[in-house]
Amino acid sequence: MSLGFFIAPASDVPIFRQIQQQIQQAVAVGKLRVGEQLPTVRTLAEELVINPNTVARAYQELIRDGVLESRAGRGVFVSERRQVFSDAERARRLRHSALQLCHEALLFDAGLTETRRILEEAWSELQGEISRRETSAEKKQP
Amino acid sequence: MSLGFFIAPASDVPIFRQIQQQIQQAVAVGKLRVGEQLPTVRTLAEELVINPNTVARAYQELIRDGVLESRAGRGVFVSERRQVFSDAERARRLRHSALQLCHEALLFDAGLTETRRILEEAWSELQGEISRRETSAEKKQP
Amino acid sequence: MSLGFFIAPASDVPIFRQIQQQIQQAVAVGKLRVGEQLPTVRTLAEELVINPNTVARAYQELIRDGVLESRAGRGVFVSERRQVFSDAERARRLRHSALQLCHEALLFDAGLTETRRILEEAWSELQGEISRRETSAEKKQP
Amino acid sequence: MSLGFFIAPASDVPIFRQIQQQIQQAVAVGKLRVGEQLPTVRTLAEELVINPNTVARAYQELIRDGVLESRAGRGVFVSERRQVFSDAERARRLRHSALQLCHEALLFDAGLTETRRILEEAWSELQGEISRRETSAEKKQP
DNA sequence: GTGGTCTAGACCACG
DNA sequence: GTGGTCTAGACCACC
Repeated sequence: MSLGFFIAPASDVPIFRQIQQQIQQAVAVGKLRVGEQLPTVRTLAEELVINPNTVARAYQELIRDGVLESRAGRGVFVSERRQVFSDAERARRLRHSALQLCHEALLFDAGLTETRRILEEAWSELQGEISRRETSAEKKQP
Repeated sequence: MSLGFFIAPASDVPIFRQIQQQIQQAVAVGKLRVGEQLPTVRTLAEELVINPNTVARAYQELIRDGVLESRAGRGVFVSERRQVFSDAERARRLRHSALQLCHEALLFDAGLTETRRILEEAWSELQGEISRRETSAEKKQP
Repeated sequence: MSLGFFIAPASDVPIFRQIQQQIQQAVAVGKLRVGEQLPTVRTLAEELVINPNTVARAYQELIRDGVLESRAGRGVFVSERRQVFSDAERARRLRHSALQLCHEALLFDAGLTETRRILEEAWSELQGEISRRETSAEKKQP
Repeated sequence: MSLGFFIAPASDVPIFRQIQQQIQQAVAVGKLRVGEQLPTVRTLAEELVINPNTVARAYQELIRDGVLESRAGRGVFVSERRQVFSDAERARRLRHSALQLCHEALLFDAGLTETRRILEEAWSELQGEISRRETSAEKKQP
């Protein structure tokens, strides 16, 4: 099974950080277990159709943070010293993103109803994109 | 009275954009009113302990967006609200902000229902702030 | 091939705006096509013997206007044409340019009839340039 | 009779230069004769509702250029060494302004018909403004 | 006094 | 290699 990573090249968040965050999250919820090996830089780079340097950069940061560890000649693995976001941090960050959207809506004279609709459309769009990618990934390695 | 701007120099978000967002939000919720003068470039730069050019850049962008206007030799003011962007551009920008929220939600394993709830809470919070401000303004000039 | 940009350092018009206008005009008449890459900031700065920041500023403004787009780590390109501004803003800007012409006409004691004639001549000149370019493009890719 | 100067504070051209150009033009076409006295800085500033420094600056530049001369304690007068724009310069500058408008029109997908209409509207607007000012000036000193 | 422009040069982010 | 950000400091334009 694919790890289901996805990247949004047009996002404000740099690609390497998107990857970093998703790996960290996957470790936190147990989708990636302690000691488990990650895809090689080149494999993941090909899967996401991005520059290998970008993947390497994400791994590097996670190694520095103690989430991953590199075993010479064998690859990159989930380290014992993994860390997760606290619930408070999670709530804080989601609230912050929501407020950003609300401010933009205010600026553009959009009401709650319209804003909610736009959110739902963005959500569907994103879900569609993800499932499309998973399908094409399954075709490659069924 | 100070506008209570603050910056986080270590943030991923560039300083000039932090200022820009805070001003835009202050205008959106009515903390800054149409015609009101902003602190001078030099004053705000001193207050935030940053380079005047950085403040100037933030002002510059807001002037281009039609939020502020510069009056030669006198300073920078909140401009009359007018629609600068086309409907397509407006939709593009709102969609972009919504996608940011969706990405954050996906990262934290929040479903659409929870995300929608968070949006609504943020919305109420903002509306509360706005009406509180309007009420206090009516008391001043009834 | 060089794009033939040139600047007049002694002009009242700021350098970055001279560059901006020349690029915008090059795009308008088809001298620069959608998707085409612009000279790098450093290259153009060297060619014009000015500071790279000044070139960057010109690019920056055109990106904000939706004329150019920056692709991270790769360079700056002519972007797909899209309508960024509202009808009101579009009218505002056209009116502004028209007023500039009227002021100049008034200054030189030209009447409306003569001014209109001058406008029509300039228009023909530009159209000629555009169609000449289109013709030569068809020859390349018939 | 008023000299019929007018200024457009919203123009790209600085106010002091607008005044400077109009005086120079008035001298060129004989509306102001050699040896004739100009309004005092304060008078003209009041008439145009602008800062006296701005008028002084315009006079200063014209004195430097030899168009005007200052006679200590008596005022500012049209000098013998006046100069005018050549016909070629006049045509060049009008054509340049017209081209600017055409480029803007191209960018905004406006046709010749629409552009001509916008020019005519701007023209009427300007004429209206001028006659309005003359009327109010006559009221003050009939 | 105000903001606007430009330079020089450093450092960072991204691919 | 690309562009993006920030600083320091100069000079100018305007009121």
